[in-house]
Amino acid sequence: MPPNPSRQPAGSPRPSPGKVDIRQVAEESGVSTATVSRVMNRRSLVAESTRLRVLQVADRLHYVPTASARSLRNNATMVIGVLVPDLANPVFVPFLRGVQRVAQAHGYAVLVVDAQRSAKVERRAVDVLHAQQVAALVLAGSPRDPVRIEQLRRDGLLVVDASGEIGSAPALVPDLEEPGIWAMCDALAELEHRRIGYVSRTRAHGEAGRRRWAALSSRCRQLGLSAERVILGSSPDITRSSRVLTSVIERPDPVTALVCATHGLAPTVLRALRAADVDLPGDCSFVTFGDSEWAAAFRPTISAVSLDLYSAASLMTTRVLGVLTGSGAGFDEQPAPARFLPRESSGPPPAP
Amino acid sequence: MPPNPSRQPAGSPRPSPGKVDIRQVAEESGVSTATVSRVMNRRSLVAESTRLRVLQVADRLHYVPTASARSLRNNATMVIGVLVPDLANPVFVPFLRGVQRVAQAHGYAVLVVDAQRSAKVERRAVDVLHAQQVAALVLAGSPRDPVRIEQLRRDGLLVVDASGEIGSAPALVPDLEEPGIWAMCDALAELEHRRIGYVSRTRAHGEAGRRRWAALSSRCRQLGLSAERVILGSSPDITRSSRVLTSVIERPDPVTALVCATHGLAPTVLRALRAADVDLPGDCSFVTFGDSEWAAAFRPTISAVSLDLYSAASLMTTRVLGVLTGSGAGFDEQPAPARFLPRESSGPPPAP
DNA sequence: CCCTCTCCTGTAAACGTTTACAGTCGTGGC
DNA sequence: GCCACGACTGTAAACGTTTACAGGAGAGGG
Repeated sequence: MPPNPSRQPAGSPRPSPGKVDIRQVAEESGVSTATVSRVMNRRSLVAESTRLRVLQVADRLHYVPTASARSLRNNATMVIGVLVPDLANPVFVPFLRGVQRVAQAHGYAVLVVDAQRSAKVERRAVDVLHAQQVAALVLAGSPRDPVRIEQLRRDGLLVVDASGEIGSAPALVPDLEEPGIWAMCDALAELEHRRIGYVSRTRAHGEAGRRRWAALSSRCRQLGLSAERVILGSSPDITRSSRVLTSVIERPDPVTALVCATHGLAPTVLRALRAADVDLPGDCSFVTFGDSEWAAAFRPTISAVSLDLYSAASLMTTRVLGVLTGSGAGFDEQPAPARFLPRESSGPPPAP
Repeated sequence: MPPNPSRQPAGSPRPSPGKVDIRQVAEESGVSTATVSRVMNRRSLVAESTRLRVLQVADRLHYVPTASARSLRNNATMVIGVLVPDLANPVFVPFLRGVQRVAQAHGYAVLVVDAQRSAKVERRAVDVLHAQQVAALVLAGSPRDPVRIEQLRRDGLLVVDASGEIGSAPALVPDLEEPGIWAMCDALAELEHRRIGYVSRTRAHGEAGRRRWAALSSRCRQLGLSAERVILGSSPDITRSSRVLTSVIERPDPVTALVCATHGLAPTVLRALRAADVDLPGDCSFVTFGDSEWAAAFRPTISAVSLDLYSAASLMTTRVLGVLTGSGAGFDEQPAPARFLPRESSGPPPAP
């Protein structure tokens, strides 16, 4: 069975025995299909008595209008697509949840596709979205292949970007994150750290990651701190990571605070530090992007720059739906910016 | 804007300027729409020269067949639905990912709906799934309202349950979980624990949860251990949880090992234990369902019953697609059963 | 009694595909 | 030279909705 993306729906034409269509409802309630349609869409006038009768019949037969027929006729679906760069990353859970909740509340369904960190997979995923004619596309992170998406945007697809806005308005997520980053840098400066290390697996990063590092390093510069990148490499080998980390911590002019670029990376770094017998925060402070119950339960408790992606996603989706339905945005409360949560893992640097 | 689920698609009829349809492709390449369709579906014979010409034109125009028209004609969509009981629970991430990967590889799109732990929301979500005419429905957990879903199943919808199989074949996830549970009980018995506590927020639980407790308690009985439930309550208050936990740990005939019913609950329990100054595993052993990087990074490292939901979901989806496409299952490797990962947090009980 | 106006309803044509059926056009066997 | 046959392609009818348009029925005013 070749995994061919543009195959047609049914292999075998499944019977779908129970499917009831608008005609049956019409017949059963002694009206025309037009009237039934009118009832279902509350759009134009229908006599109250007919309305009730039709509704009753529809309900009895479990009639649900077929989305594909509707979409075909109206050329617009009630589906919004979400493109997630990597579903394995739990960061996207609150995000997805946010999109879900507001979409669902407005009667929209959510089509989730996973790019699996691969440009190729992403392209195919985007094709699926295109074929499904999603009403709008929400990007949960920076796309690997922006060209393809730009194309759709030009073709009239409504796209909202996690780092940019709809169209070319100012960035959302990175802007939200900046206050948290500043607060963290300020706190570290206050504690008299001089060199801080920004730990990530690889040097590459999406647009959001790039801006994160930019915000961090520029704030550090302002404060007279030096910031450097610490690249762990993609090997899962803990001792290798340990070596990388100790090398920056134990050199003559050492890094005294480590900032972990993503929440998912934090446990790995913590294990590596433990393996190297680094005491937190005695030997080195530690901060991570993203918060979680585990970070709060850890010993020592882990300081974090926490961003509420749930409400960011809700906002993005609300905006998209606002455009879609023509109704002005609807919910314009700005989601809270990121905050710095100082906990036990960040403290004064070790005495030299 | 009333959040009405059965509203029709477009508020304002968006232009969708770039949309190219099969007729344009047909015209541009000097054939009929039928031929274009044949080319796109690789179904019946087309002269190689025409095929190439059409493909080239289609590609140049970025033609992608409209899913709704296809679905309407074939009455079958290329979409499979996933009903998640609660997206806030990260347990569903690997699950979703598994469904995604398999579905995507077969050209299917995935529609995710979240029941938000509410029967009402679930019903509306299921209606959406119904309207969207999903080709199959994958349940990521036990539904709150099985009746509604049974109805769809009877109406011909292909449904696969996380705890049951397609139709009424034997259970999948609980069966996978049992070996891990047994191993854990055995290990605790080996260490000479006599009473173990099964910690959850509430007494209620889905079918999978019920079977989890059943497996645990029956195994304990066989081994001569006593197992009891420890209900934390839904209050997020840590000190309250501490009190509940200490009361079972410090009484005359104490529980000496705590098993945490879900992975998401673990950090809370760990905090509560720490707040009560309970030493792990000195004063009490601790095991949780579900594994994560954080559990492995924790100090002490946390023992876990680990189930690979990713492959369970992959399998479920493969089976569903097997039925859908008529082709025999395709991938029949049984996913690995759950394993017990003993780590530092489980050790011998304290001397009486 | 006729006309107009309002309110409600029906008729029928789209929407973009797929596919059964009916060609058309060579080609090769007789 | 005819026929049959195969390979390829076109015609047109569906799929389940929505909606512009037109019509009918009653009410009220003249």
